[in-house]
Amino acid sequence: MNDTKLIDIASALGISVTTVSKALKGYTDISKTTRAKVIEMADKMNYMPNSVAVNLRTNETKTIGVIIPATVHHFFSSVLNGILEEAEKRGYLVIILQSSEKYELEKKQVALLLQKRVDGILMSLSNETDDFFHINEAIRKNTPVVLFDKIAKRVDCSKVVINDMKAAYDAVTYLIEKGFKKIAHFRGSYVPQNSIDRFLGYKKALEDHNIQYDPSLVYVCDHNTDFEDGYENAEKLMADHKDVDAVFAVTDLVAIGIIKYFNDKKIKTPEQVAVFGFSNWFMSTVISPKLTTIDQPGYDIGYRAASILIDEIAQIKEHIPVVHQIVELPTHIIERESTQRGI
Amino acid sequence: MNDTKLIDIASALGISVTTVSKALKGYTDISKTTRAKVIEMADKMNYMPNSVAVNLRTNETKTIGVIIPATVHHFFSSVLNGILEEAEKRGYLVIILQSSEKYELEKKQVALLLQKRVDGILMSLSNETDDFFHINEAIRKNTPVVLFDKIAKRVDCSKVVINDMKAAYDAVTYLIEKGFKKIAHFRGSYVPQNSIDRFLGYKKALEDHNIQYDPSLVYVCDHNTDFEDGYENAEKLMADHKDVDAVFAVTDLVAIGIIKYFNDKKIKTPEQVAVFGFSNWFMSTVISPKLTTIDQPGYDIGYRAASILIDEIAQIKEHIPVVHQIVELPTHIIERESTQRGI
DNA sequence: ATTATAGTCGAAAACGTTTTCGAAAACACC
DNA sequence: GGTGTTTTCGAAAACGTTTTCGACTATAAT
Repeated sequence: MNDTKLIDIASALGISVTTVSKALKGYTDISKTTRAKVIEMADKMNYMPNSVAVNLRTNETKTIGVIIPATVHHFFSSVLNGILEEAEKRGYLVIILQSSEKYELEKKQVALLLQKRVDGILMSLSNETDDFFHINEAIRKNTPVVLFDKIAKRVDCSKVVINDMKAAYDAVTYLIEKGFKKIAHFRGSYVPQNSIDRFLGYKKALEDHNIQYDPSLVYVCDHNTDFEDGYENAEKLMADHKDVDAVFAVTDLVAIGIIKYFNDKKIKTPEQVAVFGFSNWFMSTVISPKLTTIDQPGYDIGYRAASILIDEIAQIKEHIPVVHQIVELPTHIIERESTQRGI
Repeated sequence: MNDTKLIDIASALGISVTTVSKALKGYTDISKTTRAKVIEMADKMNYMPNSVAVNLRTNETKTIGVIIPATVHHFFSSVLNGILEEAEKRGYLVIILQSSEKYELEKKQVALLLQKRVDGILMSLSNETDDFFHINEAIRKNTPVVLFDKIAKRVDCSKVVINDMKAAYDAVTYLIEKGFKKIAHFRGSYVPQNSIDRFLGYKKALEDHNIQYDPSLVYVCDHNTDFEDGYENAEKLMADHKDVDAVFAVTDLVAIGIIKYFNDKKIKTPEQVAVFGFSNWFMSTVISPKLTTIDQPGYDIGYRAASILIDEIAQIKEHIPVVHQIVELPTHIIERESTQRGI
């Protein structure tokens, strides 16, 4: 209530607010003695600048906005963690919004953040998003945007991603080199680019190693809330192709569903069928056998994206022309039990 | 850049900013015709109010701050989810900060949020926090605070919690009634009240059912990053007490460590030793056998806390005296395989 | 015609800062 | 004592709104 402001310090000291402000901000045209007095009084009165007033005057809020499709998701939690740490380090606050995979909500939220005058926006696109007017609008207003994970290639801004296609390619190549011949793929839905890219990586790896691509070995797992999807499709797979010897899953979650089915039906993993996941979620070490998977560096993605965004904010402020970066973070294979060939 | 503001609309229409502002806010002393013209022009010029200016003038930011010890944690993700949804519904933005279990950071972050003039603060205390000056300072400044999960009883504000002691009591009682006789407890560290309360619930359940409490059956798991802790202590437990027939773990994570050890050593769960977890994390259905546990309603905690906070913000604004609530959310037992007695 | 009333509008102050610019005082130099 | 320089300070404008209060016009009532 009784918040002390500049004028309180000023009148307590019998000087002007201008002088108080300058003293606190270290202007050199204030004598050492008055500066000392001001600082002491500010301290005594427990002065804290009103950020809202500062923001209005300086036209910056030291705040960035983050829009993600979901928070309860191990990947996005780690991204968030990376963002929060980098923002803290650089003196920025972060406002979080979740679009829940809805385009309309995402659009509204971008507008909200612009009204709030955030200094920049970090976002991972919803699955529904297929026009980018709202993003371009932010950029046009000089509010830099950095896209991560689920990005749009056509938007002219910085991006932080992994190479889903290459990661999938590496995974399938690993399986092939391990000697697996008939490799199925449990893909994600047709919408997000990630699942398309992982599928393409799968296909290309087969072709590059002279294995005929067989569409009937590809199953779609498109409701990604639990592992039932993987479980049910594993059942179909074993009915269709008794001789399959490996599965590359679009996600650890579906991989776990597969393993659960195999465990229930006493189908030996990896002896009869190997399983390869994607993302390295925490639970991939909980399941038995432990899951071989691709490490998806959520924390790094978050902190790199935040770092680039804050850099761009600074550049815009200094009127330095900003050049957008496309950062592709490396992934690597985490080899565990689910793909280890006996002996 | 070329953000349109009230004065742009005003001069385009040859009227005053006052009239424009009033027209947009639905004041009744503006004629229908000019209101229509203003709205049309505002729309045409894509007007969006500058929140910072509005905030300064109205002295409210429609923003709440959240301080949690960690984000990458299934429980806090769900809490966050609840907070975000309720805040969205009520028209509030959310600033997230993580204290990383550090008292000094937590203190700094409260100060930051107060500077930012958030309308209220939601927080779960760090393990280090044992003085509450920073929280009381916020309350004194008329910024309501709602504590959740890790709370301080001595602070005079609303709180949203589960009854850890009762939940633990129920869990152990369930085990006793199932016929288990020698029940060990893997407790958390001595610091957070939650782990103390769960321990007390364990102890009281034993005593109320005439089972002698044996301190040597209690093991401390205090580095909660992975399940190694549970694994290692399970080894000790089986060396010390070959005839133990059940374990109540402070957390699903340590419960999973225990089960992993039992699986490795071919100790049958639940036939030889039953395992009971706490929190109902996602992975508790991934492990085999599936884990019996206590449902900790993270989403509900988050949305209730946010709801109460926003109510209090409104009450303070209307000068209605606010009466603090202590909400205790019910928990219940999720019975799965790890405690099912044979047949 | 006068007064009362309702309907419209705008000037100006306010929110709490930051920053420009000029002024006053103090000092130096000849 | 005049001129130039440095040091120290403060008045005032600005950021973009909201809201109070008074003013003006047009209509209604007497």
